[in-house]
Amino acid sequence: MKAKVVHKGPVISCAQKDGVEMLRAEIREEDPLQRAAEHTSINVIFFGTLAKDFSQSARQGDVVLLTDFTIKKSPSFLRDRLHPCQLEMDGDSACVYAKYTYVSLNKLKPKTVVNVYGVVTFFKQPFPSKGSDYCSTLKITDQSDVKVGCNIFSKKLEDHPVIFRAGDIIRLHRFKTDVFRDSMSLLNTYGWSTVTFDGKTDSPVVPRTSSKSFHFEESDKRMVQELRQWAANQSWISSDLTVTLSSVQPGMYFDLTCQLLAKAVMDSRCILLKVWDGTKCQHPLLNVAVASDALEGESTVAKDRMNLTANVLVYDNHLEVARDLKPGTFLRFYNLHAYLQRAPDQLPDQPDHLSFHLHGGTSYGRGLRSLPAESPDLQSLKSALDKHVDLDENDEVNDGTLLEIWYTPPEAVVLPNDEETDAEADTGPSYTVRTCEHNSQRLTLARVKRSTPPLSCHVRARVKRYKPQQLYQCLKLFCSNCKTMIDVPDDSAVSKVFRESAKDNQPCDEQWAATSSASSREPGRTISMHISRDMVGESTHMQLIFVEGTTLDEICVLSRDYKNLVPVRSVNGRMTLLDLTAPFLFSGDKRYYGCKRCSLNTFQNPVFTGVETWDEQSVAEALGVQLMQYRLLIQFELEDKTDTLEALLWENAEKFFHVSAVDASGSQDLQDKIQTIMDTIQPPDSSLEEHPWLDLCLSVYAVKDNDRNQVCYQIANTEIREE
DNA sequence: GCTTAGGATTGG
Repeated sequence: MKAKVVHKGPVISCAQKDGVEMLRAEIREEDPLQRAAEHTSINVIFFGTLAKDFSQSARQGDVVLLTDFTIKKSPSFLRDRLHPCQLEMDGDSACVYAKYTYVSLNKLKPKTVVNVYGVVTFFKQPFPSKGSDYCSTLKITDQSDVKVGCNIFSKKLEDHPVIFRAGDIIRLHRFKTDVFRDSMSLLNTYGWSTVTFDGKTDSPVVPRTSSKSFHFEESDKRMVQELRQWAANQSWISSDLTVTLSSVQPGMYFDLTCQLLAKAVMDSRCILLKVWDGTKCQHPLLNVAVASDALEGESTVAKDRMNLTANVLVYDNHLEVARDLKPGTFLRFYNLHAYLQRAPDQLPDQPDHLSFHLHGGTSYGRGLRSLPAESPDLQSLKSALDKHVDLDENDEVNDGTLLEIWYTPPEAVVLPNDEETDAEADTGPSYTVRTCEHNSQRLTLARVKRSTPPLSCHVRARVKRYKPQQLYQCLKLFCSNCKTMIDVPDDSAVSKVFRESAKDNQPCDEQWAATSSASSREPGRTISMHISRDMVGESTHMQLIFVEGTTLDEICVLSRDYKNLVPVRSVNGRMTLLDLTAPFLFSGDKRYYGCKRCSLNTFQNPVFTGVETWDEQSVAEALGVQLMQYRLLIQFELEDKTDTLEALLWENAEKFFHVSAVDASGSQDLQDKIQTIMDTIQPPDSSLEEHPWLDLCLSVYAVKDNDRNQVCYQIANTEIREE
């Protein structure tokens, strides 16, 4: 039997049936043709759990289907004149179905209770009303193309419809119609419920509701699919383009689907949400500095550096939702406002940064909500995030990795194409001058840190500190073959090698050499000098002399008078180079070292012909020694108003100081010059404000270190300004 | 079993 519920009584206890619960309802024939007939209403008695269920779920006005009832004589017929019979719903097989009929939105009559289906064209997340409840405001439409406003009031947030975006489909049960401003509107009324569905035609029809019980059957699925199909051909829904961080433009109000990385309470009216969607913003993103102990969630430093982190300031009424979000949650902002903002510490000629504000109020549906991780809307977001799995925050620079950079010379610097920007020339005084020809953008250090290598850029910064503080340690020996870098051995180590070699030394006797010997002051130690017989009579005569049995001091004295001195020792009468801890060549003020790893030591049969002028390179070649180069290496801790940054002075060091490393190795004057420059850049016992500004060209590049990319900064194309 | 809101940008 199909009929409308016209009356529903309370659940009472039946004394005649051992106190079992029962409920009386009156139902009436729905068919209009039957209405004129007699006895179109009849009583139904529900027993047991059926009574309770009916009481809870059925409402006056509902259409219900009853099956497997028993027809009994009505004991109240004489009194109510309703029907001589009544229907009794009892036992396992009796069943009652609610029969929902859905009204097209253009057929709504005022002041009626209806069920409708619609596509959501506008919605606001629930907000506190001025009364006692939260209010959801939405607008829906259907195939009739009529738009109907709808308000839903409920104290419980979880009872409100779960709408993720315009285009979602919603089913409303038991909503009361009324006229407002010449249009029909809907308001939830007793026993109301809502169910929503994703609006995409190809996604599965999965009802979203928090209702304890709701009816959902094949006919519902059909309704949803028909509405989806219709909506797909409507321009207002198909124009719904998704905005990502990579496509957002200044001034936009837009919806952002993203993942929460970290959050911090700024004040009583503002929460900062650090989010990302895996896409890189075209504009530099504003970073909002927060003390790390005030931040809940992971550090975003690596993502900041790659311009992946959006800092969203969430205000006022949205705090209630934002407060409860946990880092890692997927969420969507509605009507998020992006605009360019000047960072408080930003230099004048820098581009403005993109900031994000979820302003107070609910205009235009402004708000935010978390999205379930399995939401079909998250598929593209998740695949974008997956592309950054290597972005482990453990990559953050720490002291250990800094040390490694310090002792491991970086690989060749990759200079990218110049950024086509038109930065203004610097006006303030700088102790340095850039010599590069490119016109790269000038960036703050904070911005440099967020950039993605490789990159060439300009910065203006002061040197806060530098390493090594003992400047003589900045002079290094570098093997261009195996990239080994070592400190220049100190005199005590070198002099020890000489003493060991001179001990119990018998002059060596080589066929290729002419030798002269003399006794030293110490008994038993003979000093010998050898010249290649090949060279005798040539112009190179006396250019290259092999010295045996001297101390370090003695060979230094000798080197005042002879151009190239190679210290040697005798092993079983054969001439051999000293341990390569010692220089293999003394040349005037300079000492040259060989690489222990790469030197072949072909000294056994040296060839000394065909050389016009002997220098360290030709000597090294003749002896089978891999010559090590002198290099300068200093690490600057740069600072500007935005950040600090450790930058190496390495490839460009000699140009920077206008000093050659090898010359400095033998010249106190040049070493003093470097010291003077450093004392100007970073005056001893001075505050940072007293340090001069430096205009610097910076190379940002990645170095593979234990299979991990380490970002390095090197000062390039920059020189000291010498008056 | 009343009332709430009834779309329409903050101004940080």
